[in-house]
Amino acid sequence: MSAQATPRPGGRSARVQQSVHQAVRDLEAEVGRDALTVPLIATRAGVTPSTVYRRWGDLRALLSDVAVERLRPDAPPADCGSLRADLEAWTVQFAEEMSSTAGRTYIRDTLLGDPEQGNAARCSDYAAEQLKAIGVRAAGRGEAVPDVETLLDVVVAPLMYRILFRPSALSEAYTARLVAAALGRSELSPGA
Amino acid sequence: MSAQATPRPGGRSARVQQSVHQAVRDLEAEVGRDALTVPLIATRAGVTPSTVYRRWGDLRALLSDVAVERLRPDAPPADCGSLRADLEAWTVQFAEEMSSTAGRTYIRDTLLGDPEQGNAARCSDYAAEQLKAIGVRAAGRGEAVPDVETLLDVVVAPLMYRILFRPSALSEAYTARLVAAALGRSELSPGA
DNA sequence: CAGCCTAATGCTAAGAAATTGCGTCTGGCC
DNA sequence: GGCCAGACGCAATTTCTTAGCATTAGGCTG
Repeated sequence: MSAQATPRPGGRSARVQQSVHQAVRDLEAEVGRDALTVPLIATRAGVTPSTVYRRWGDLRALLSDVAVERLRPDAPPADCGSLRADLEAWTVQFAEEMSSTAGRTYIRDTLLGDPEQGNAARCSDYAAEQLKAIGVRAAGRGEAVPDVETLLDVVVAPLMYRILFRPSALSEAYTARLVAAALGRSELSPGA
Repeated sequence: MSAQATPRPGGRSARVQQSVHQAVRDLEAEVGRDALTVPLIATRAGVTPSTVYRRWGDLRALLSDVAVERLRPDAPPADCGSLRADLEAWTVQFAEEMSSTAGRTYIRDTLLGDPEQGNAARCSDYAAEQLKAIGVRAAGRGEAVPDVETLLDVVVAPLMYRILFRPSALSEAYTARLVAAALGRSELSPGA
């Protein structure tokens, strides 16, 4: 249903998908997310509503696909010279992006309209890839590197939990504390 | 909008709310959650659809209210004789309930249709209250007790993150490992 | 390169749901 | 016992959703 592959990469299907996604992004900025409807998006994209319903099923699934695209990192994590500095920089940026109004909306849209959790898993994979890149770079410097699973448990999960369930419990110093906790027990690997 | 207090506890408003909530629960079991619509629920509850729209705004907000009620613990945490045993028992039960298909649906419904995050915060408060009760009991035994904030970060958050974003990454041994990690660093208190 | 064949899209209409305005009634409060 | 604010029922309008059918695009084979 969601995140479907494009069977014909260069064909009309791909153009329709791109056009519809772009229409969602445009209209999100123009009329606001809550005013989005399938007929509105379809008209803007130059397709008929039935096409959208057939391809995505419903509005939630379409928004989930668009949202997860927006959560994709657009650049590799910055190189600040050390594992700790890289992790702190990445965590601060991650927390800022995800806790913003737009970020929270994208996360919730991703989680919703996605019964198979495919988009949610992609969202987590993005973070894992970034952390993995930071780890590889630190290992190249000869530093001891915590497991990606550990970082997801100790840094990403608490951040996400607070963003989704306790929006008032986020502070600036908190992210640094999470990174410190992760580095302090880098030898522990809860694993899967 | 959601989780509104009942202005007239014994009056018609209270009866309508109870009736609508019950209709949601009944129909969820009968026709499935995805088949729920406001007119369907309203008819079953013996009210008109406009009443539901006025009280809850839309279907998502109504489902959010019902879902958070279902996530409320129905009993204090079991007393297994020690902090570690209590925590392990509670964590296992929590993980089982939340990772089930129904549990995940309730969580997602709670997060949705709730722009102010009030219901999501209540959901987190439920877990915090349970953990607090376990801690108070353990303190009564003279045991050293980890901070509730620490438990939320180290135990609850990783579980929730995996349930929502990485449903394949949950295992039985994992919950025990989380509890062990929490007890191993009970002196650390990341706090808020 | 020409023709076929699958699959995706456009179109239309019917059915269902969402939204709003207005009148009525309940129930708390003087 | 009467007043008043809030909540509800009713009904009409608008919008969304879904299904059937015709058409077209584009890949594929010969």
